[in-house]
Amino acid sequence: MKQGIKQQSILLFEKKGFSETSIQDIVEALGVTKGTFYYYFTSKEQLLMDIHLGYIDDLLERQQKIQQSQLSNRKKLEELVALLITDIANHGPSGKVFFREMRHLCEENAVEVKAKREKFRKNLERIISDGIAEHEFRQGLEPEMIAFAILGVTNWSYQWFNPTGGISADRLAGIYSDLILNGIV
Amino acid sequence: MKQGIKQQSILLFEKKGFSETSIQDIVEALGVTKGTFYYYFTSKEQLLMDIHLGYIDDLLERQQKIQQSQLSNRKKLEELVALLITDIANHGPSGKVFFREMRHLCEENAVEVKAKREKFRKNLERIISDGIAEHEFRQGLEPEMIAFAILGVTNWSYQWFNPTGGISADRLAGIYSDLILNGIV
DNA sequence: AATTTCATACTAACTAGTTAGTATGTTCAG
DNA sequence: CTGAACATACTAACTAGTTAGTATGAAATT
Repeated sequence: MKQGIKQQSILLFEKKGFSETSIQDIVEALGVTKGTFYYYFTSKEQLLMDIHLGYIDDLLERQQKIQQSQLSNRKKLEELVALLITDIANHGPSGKVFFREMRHLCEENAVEVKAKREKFRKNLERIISDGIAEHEFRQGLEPEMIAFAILGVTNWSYQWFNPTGGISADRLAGIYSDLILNGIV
Repeated sequence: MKQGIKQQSILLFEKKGFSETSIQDIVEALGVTKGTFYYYFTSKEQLLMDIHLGYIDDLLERQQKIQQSQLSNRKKLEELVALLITDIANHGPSGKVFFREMRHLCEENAVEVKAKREKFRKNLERIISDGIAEHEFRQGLEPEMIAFAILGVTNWSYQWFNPTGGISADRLAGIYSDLILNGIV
């Protein structure tokens, strides 16, 4: 039942937003009562934290596998872009909640999640700066700004990309990797 | 007073979110009462719509000026990126509200705003496809996907870019234009 | 085998507080 | 003296969270 509440909440939070979804809404969708909710979660915010950690911890773990591989920095970057894009197909609603509802976490939890987000970003930045040092990428780039740009491209996809639509996740990842590596000129 | 309410609302919506900001909060920050608010606005949602239109209409207008110029497509693209990035410095709070709180618009208003957002995106797409046709950009690109990518890079900046921080809006715009045009390899 | 004990997984009813919106009244400039 | 620009006081609906209690089944004891 705990997983059921969590899954249902993700769907409702995605559709209506965190504040606009009452605990009543969640439990009614499952045919249980509020007591059930508070049997498994101590607060609405703890549930949100649970969703956040489930998302970012999984991403960090998969990022680490790429980082520890023996691939070139260029290939690592491509893999990372593919990881982020294909994740939309697999955990789209989770991701949307993650990107939109962080402000509803309490200070303490927000700090923890922010730290993990930054860790992910710094790991990406590392691939860029390593790639520059090893002459896989151009000299003179600003790794931090490039990392932000890449995250912008991929994370923004959550706003519009529909994996069941005209283009597949793999193909989109390819297009994005090509753009980041080669530009449009 | 109407403008004052709007400006104050933007600041509060940015900091706390739309649902978390009560009309009481808004009027108290201005030292007036709820009667004043409902004299100028018929509902909280209408105020949000007002903020949305103020933002997107301004952007569309400035985009049109770029589009109607005699610049090359490459230069138009650079100007557009600069427009979006420098806008953060000038209308940051407005933009954040625009990107985050659209789901609180009623169906009818959401459709109107969405149409204008798409118009902006289609205009950008047009620059890309014109540039390809005129051999300023590479052949074989997917203009729609490139447009989404560019919007991702620029719009994501709202999440992290602090214009008073270590890097200026102009410089960031330059870095982004360079990345989009030339890639990192 | 029968019975007591105890934990799990809930429910129904409640509290205490907040919210958007409204109805009506007041002030004051032209 | 009229209407624009407010203020006051209110309501109906909704909210997160609490509490006391219960059905069920499994384990322990007799």
